[in-house]
Amino acid sequence: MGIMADPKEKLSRAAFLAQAPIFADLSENELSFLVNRALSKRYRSGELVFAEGDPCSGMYIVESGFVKIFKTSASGREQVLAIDGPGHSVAELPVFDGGKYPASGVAVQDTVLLFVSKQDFQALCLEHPQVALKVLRVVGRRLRGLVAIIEELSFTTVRHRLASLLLRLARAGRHSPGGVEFELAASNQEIASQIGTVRELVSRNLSRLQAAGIIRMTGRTITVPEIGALEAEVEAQE
Amino acid sequence: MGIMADPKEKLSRAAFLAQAPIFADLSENELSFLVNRALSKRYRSGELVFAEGDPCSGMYIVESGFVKIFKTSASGREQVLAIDGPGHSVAELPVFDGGKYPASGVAVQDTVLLFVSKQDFQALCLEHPQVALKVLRVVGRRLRGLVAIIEELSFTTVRHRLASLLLRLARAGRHSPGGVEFELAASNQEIASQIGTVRELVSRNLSRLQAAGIIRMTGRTITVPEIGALEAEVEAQE
DNA sequence: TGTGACCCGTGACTAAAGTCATCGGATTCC
DNA sequence: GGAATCCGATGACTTTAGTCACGGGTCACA
Repeated sequence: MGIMADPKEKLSRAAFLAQAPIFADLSENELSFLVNRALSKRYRSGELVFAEGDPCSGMYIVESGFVKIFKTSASGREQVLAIDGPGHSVAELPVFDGGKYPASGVAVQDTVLLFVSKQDFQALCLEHPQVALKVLRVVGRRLRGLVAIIEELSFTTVRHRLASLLLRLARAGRHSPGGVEFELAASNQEIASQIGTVRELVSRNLSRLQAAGIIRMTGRTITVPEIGALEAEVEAQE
Repeated sequence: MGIMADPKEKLSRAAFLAQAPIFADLSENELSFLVNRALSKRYRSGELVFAEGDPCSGMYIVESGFVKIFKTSASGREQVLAIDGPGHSVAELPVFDGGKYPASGVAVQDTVLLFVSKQDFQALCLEHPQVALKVLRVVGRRLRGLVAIIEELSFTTVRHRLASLLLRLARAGRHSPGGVEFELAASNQEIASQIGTVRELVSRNLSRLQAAGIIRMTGRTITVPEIGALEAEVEAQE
């Protein structure tokens, strides 16, 4: 997806925006208002999009790729807050309360983002109140996500959180003779920062789950012979 | 604050709403639109306002008293997400995304809440886009609060979280010959659910902080001889 | 004045989380 | 073909968190 000719690019972008949850069912000219102002920006895998504490200049919409939102501790530990893919908006909130970014954002793959400035976005919301309601809906989901993280951190063990992550991955996995199967795309380090722990504990708990017969690992391929067993593991006192 | 005569009550309520962050600088008739539709409801201390999982019928604004928003685990542990006082809105978000309440709300003292139904509030936002932006600003603060909780849970120890809570209380405390002084209004149980642990650990860590000379306890009165020491304790690797 | 209902504090213990160090396999880059 | 690098696994250990059981204080109410 290189740099395309202008008119063609605009057309495809309008079509893209039209299906982003935050801009769904905007009219033609509302969309073109946006397209004319949005800046497309490419990021390489691992590149920082914004850093915690930066003043917030606008919001982003993921066109392709993924953005990981995370906090870093003084000792270097990371805690992932969200990973947003195509169609999702990123950093909608700091746009409105005028504060700094509360966390950092980094591209997880090669990623293309549309940037909408604070001013343009606020203007859009004022002119089209429907957009503001959409934003609120999207933000609602984000808030639920954060509450879910708090719940897991406060109430459950590393093992439980890992099982829960595996279950989510398994549900998106492929069926095979031995059961449901999927690749662990992320490193243990990465997984650790998603579930709020350190890489060693991810490794150990993967082994424990394997020893318990709940999963099987061959390299980075995980097989879940019986989803029911994994579900039970997750369900067990949470 | 009993049940007042209608006109007088409406007047004072309009004045009250006018200074709530979420409704600041609405016009006269926008306010009266609200006042005519808002329902005032009283809750005794400890009374449930809404429960996690309930379908969301509207939002609340705290007129007096406090509402605690919290999650409960299967094993009975609680995790406090927020405590909202006069002027604050409660449950703004589920109004927009149509989902259930993600957590429960309970009155912490005798409390008066104004209830605004989902329909009325959405209508207000559509007619007065400024209100929607205000809501977004308020929601932004809420999000920052949740992120801060995640950060503390993921990166810090019980001792640190307790020290951090004490520091916040101390800053609102009174000066006295022996240093800054304040009452621990909440029980250890209550404190535990605010910082994500159990009552025994609160008790033990209070003792530890006292042993370290950072605080002094006489009954439920805490004296901080030197705020600097408490700040240092909080600052120490977070 | 007894008797619950709470709440605090603590000792003794178990379990979970985290740290440190080490080994080995895989990949990449001269 | 090394050398460097990255990543995973794991043993040994320390620290922190959490559980259980109990004793003792306060308060309110019969």
